[in-house]
Parts: sequence; structure tokens; C-alpha cells
Amino acid sequence: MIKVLKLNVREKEILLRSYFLSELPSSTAARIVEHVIVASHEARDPIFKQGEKADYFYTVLTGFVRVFRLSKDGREADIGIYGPGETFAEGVMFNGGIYRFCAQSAEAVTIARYEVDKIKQFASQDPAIGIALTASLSRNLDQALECVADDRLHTAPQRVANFILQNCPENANSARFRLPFQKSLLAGKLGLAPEALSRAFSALKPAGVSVHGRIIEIGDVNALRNF
Amino acid sequence: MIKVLKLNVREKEILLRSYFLSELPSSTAARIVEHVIVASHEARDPIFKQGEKADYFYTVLTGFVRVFRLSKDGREADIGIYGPGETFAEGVMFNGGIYRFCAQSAEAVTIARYEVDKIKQFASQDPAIGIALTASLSRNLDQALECVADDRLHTAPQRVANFILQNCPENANSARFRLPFQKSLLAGKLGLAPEALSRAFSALKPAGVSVHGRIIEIGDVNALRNF
DNA sequence: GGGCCGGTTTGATTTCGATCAACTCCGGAA
DNA sequence: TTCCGGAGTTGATCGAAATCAAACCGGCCC
Repeated sequence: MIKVLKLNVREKEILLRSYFLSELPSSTAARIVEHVIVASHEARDPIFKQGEKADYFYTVLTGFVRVFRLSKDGREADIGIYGPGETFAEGVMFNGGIYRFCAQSAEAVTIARYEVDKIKQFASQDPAIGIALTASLSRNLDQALECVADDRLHTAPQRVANFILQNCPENANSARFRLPFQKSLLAGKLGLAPEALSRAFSALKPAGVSVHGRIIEIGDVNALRNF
Repeated sequence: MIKVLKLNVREKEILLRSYFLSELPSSTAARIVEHVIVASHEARDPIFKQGEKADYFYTVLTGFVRVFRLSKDGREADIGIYGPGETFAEGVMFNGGIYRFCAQSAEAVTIARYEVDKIKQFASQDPAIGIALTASLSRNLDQALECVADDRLHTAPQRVANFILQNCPENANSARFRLPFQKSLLAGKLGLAPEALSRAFSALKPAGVSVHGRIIEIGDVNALRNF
């Protein structure tokens, strides 16, 4: 079920802080925001499917979106999880107008949508907009390359340790945070089966990581770095 | 050993056909080309190292360049192999001015170099340039995501089969081509140990693939698609 | 020709994570 | 409260690819 909505103040804030719009002078960003279409989806709604005509790219406002490749035999491989303020599928601006992956809401989400044609038009008039797109793309490209490297270099526990460290408040040597989404989603993001994620958490127990539901506690952040 | 060179006619052609410059009107492209720095490297020369200050991005003119992440314990994971006409490290335009990966020549290469600051300046004046960068980034992003999906969904023989199919002339049902680089480089690109690549080729023999040195022959392209 | 060297292949073993299956845990609905 | 269902865990097994080791091959230099 999709509902088209009006952008509220908090959502507008999130949009303006995204990698795409935050690069722009506020007047320009404001002008673009006026053309944004906002929609909410229930959990597990398809947002787009690979092979479909691609007229939009997206920024998440609330919730998490899962982008994945669907293989011929029906298996799915996650390619990215995008949360509030993150932009996905901007690559579509130049990929022959076809989505090359599927996207679905991992939970109830609100997402903003940019019309490719309109943004192209804006970009052809204002250099700052193309540059802002470049910033967003650079970030997603880096994340993707990082992911390839991580997959190829590290074992499951190491990848989980990396993820934990990225989500740790930097200052203290012990920390605690709450997973922003289901463990099964995290498993997919890290390229693991849910069972493997579970076992990876167990393997990190000696390194001082304890898990209760979505709460993750790290006894010794430095120890974790060397795992 | 690095030598700085002048751009010859054929090299200029290659540059102009790259994803970056081919998006631009020829006068604009010509103007940018004037600021390009060309250099040749011997095999296995470092081009840049992760952590270094990033003042340039690159387009390959001849030969192949290997981009990889170096892990703490000294292992390397390939992230991309770039050949003539392909651009790499454009992400650096917006990543805090630090290379996040290493790049080295896989063999003797000639590469063109763009100064980030200059291109930023150009881009701020001409909307077409930011858009051209976007095109190049989109392509590299797509490739990276494709790579993640491929790694996660397919076995070694399947990935090799995919690679072969991508390099097959489309028309006929049987085909033959020559690997453009060493097998060990291909192995890295596919995230495999050289031994695993070798075994993957053997596994494809029943599917009509035969390998002699760098020559790959495919008996039945369609059969290979369903492997 | 002989010998060396790097790239590649082949063989044996090991490790990691997927898979399948059973079980636990928790939250919500009746 | 009990029941139910989905998420997560745990256990057992299997398979794919890394690793280690050795053999092979082709080109190049002497």
C-alpha cells in the first residue's frame, strides 16, 4: 500500500541534510524540494523492481530500504541498506533508464522521490546540482567498493566487528548502542545468512561483545579493532 | 619508473571516448584534454596508495590498472580492473581528498590524469561537466554493485562464465576471444585465488569452454548462459 | 640445446559459511 | 492466561573455495 503525502518539517530537515541536497545553497535545495514526491510504504512493499523503467531516484526519510539483486533462480543478494537521509538509485540518471536492482521497504518507511527528467533539467542549468549529484554518487560508490573489499578480505565475525565499530560512539572504550533494524536485515547487508550472523555474534563474545535483543554492548572497543 | 609524456592522436581518441568526456560537447572535451597529464608506468608500479592525499583522478589509455584494498595483515583484495578508456578514482572528488584504496599498473600502462581542483573549477562553471562526471560515476557504481551481487550469488564457475559471456561477440553461438590480461589478474577481479580460477575453467569444460593460454573458445554460448 | 623463472595447473587438506532442521524466545491476540 | 507466529539461536552436515605443496609448462637468456 502506497500513500502519497505532504512533506512535514522534520522530513524536510532530513532531506536537506542528505548528501545530495546538503551540497547545495539553501535556496537551490529549497527549489528542488518543492518538486519532491513523498510516499509511505508498508513493510516489504516493493519500491521498484529490476528491469522496470526508471523515472525516479530516492532519498529515505524514515525507516530502512533494502536494495537487492534477484537472481534467475529466485535468490536475493543485498546490495545496500539505506536509512534516513540516504539516497539510492541515483545511478539511474545515466543507466539507460532501467533499474538494475530491486528495492523494497524493510519496514514501514517514508521516502522522497526525485523525477529524473526534472533533475536532469535543473542540472543542465545550474552547475551546483550536477556537482551535488556527484557527491552523492561518490559516497555510494565508496560504500560499494568498501563492501567488495570487506567481503573479500574478512570473515563473518570480522565483518560484524567492523559494523559494530562503525556504529560505536568514538570517545569511550566501552560502548552500547541499539541496532536500527532487524538482525536478519543486518545479516543480508553483510552478505551472511541469519544463522551466520548469530554465530558471528557468539564468536565476538570473547572479544567483549554482548548482545541482548537489539542492544549491543562492547566492553573493549580497542580489543574489537584487532579481532 | 614514471615518464611524463605528450598525448598522441590515438590516445586522445581513447580519452574522448571515455564515459567522462564522451558526455561532453567536443569543444568542452577538447578544452579539458589540454589540462590532462599523461604518464607511463612500468609493470607493478604504484599509481597511488590508500591514505595518500588525492589530487588526481585517472583514465587509462593503454594497459590495465588494478585498484585494490590493502588489509592490515598485508593481504590485497581487488576492487576493480580498469582498461583503456575507463576512468577510476573519480570518487575522490568528494571523499575528503584521501585515496581510500591503492592503485597499481598491472602491466606497462599509459594513463591520463585530471587535477581534481581544476576539474572542480571547470565543473562549477559549466553544468555539462558535472553531469559528465555523474555519468562516469554512475557507471562505476553500477559495476561495483554488480560485483557485490555477483560475488554473493554465484559460485566461481558461474562468475567465470559470466565474465566470458560479457566478452563474447554476441552474434554467433560459438565464439573465441583472447583474454586481455593475465589469468591471475582475472582471478583477482573475480575475487578468486588463481587456483580457483584454474579449477573454474576446468569445471566449464563440460559446458563447451576450452582454454589455451589466453585464448578462450566457447562451443555453445547458450549452454553457458544456463550454467 | 640446457637451464631457469614466473605463471599456471593439479593434488590434498582445511576452513568457513550455507543449508536444513529442530528448538527457544518473545510479543500480540483471543 | 494460553496460544500462535515470527524472529533468532543452536546443532549437524555439506559444499565451495582458500591454503599449502608440488608438478608443469612456455618463454627467455646463456
